[in-house]
Amino acid sequence: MPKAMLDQNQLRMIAKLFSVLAEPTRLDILQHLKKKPLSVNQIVEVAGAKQANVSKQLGILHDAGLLQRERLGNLVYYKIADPVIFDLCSLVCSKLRKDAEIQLAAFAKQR
Amino acid sequence: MPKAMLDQNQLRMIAKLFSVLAEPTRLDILQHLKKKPLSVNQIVEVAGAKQANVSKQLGILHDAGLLQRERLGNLVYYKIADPVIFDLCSLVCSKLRKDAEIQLAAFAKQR
DNA sequence: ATATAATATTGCTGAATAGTAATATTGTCA
DNA sequence: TGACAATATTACTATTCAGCAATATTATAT
Repeated sequence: MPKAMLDQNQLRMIAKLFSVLAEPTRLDILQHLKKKPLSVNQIVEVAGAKQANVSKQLGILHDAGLLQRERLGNLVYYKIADPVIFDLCSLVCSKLRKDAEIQLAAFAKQR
Repeated sequence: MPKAMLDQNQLRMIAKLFSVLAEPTRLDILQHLKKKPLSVNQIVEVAGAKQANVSKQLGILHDAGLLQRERLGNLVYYKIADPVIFDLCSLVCSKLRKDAEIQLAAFAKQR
């Protein structure tokens, strides 16, 4: 655990990683890949986005090191490279859920 | 723990939260607020950014529910509203550190 | 009241980027 | 070889937004 402050370079890297996770389409792709690897076409079908866009976002996720690519004949399969992203999303999800509960409780009390 | 898929709305909310964390200046502000609450001017001094920009970024962090605001006389103090963001940053940091170690090991072996 | 300090807001510019249509690339099969 | 399917790339548009200078607001103090 680092107690020291992060420098500008480290902050930029962290921000970059967060920014890759800051797009609904990419998050959707990630959650579909959580179960098992999928080909581009399969992702296009489940993610409800155009092929060009899916390919582009897969490239971004791959460049960020979040996805692994494997070519099998005519198909290209993508899979999660580092499951830590699910921990990240879990944290965010529980935070949002907790916030929503607080909102709800406040609203209920007020009536 | 939710096993169900997240819908478009939930994905948008998660992406929004990540996007707030996807800027080096905001991350820098957060890490400075980790120790104790600070006034805007104090943040301007430590964060090395213009006053207008700091104020703007503080507003964004506050609107996202990550910071609490308290006015004390002439000064406005900001403090962390939900420490979960540090868990998030810790996760990202250890991932990046791990990746860097792997890179280093690969490079060392290659020589 | 008026001056001054702290903070917020406004209007702007430049850079980044999601999504798209069209096209290019890569691999398979006949 | 040529046709076809899967994937990637290109060129473009529209949107978003960080950072800035200037100005507005809010509170203190004299």
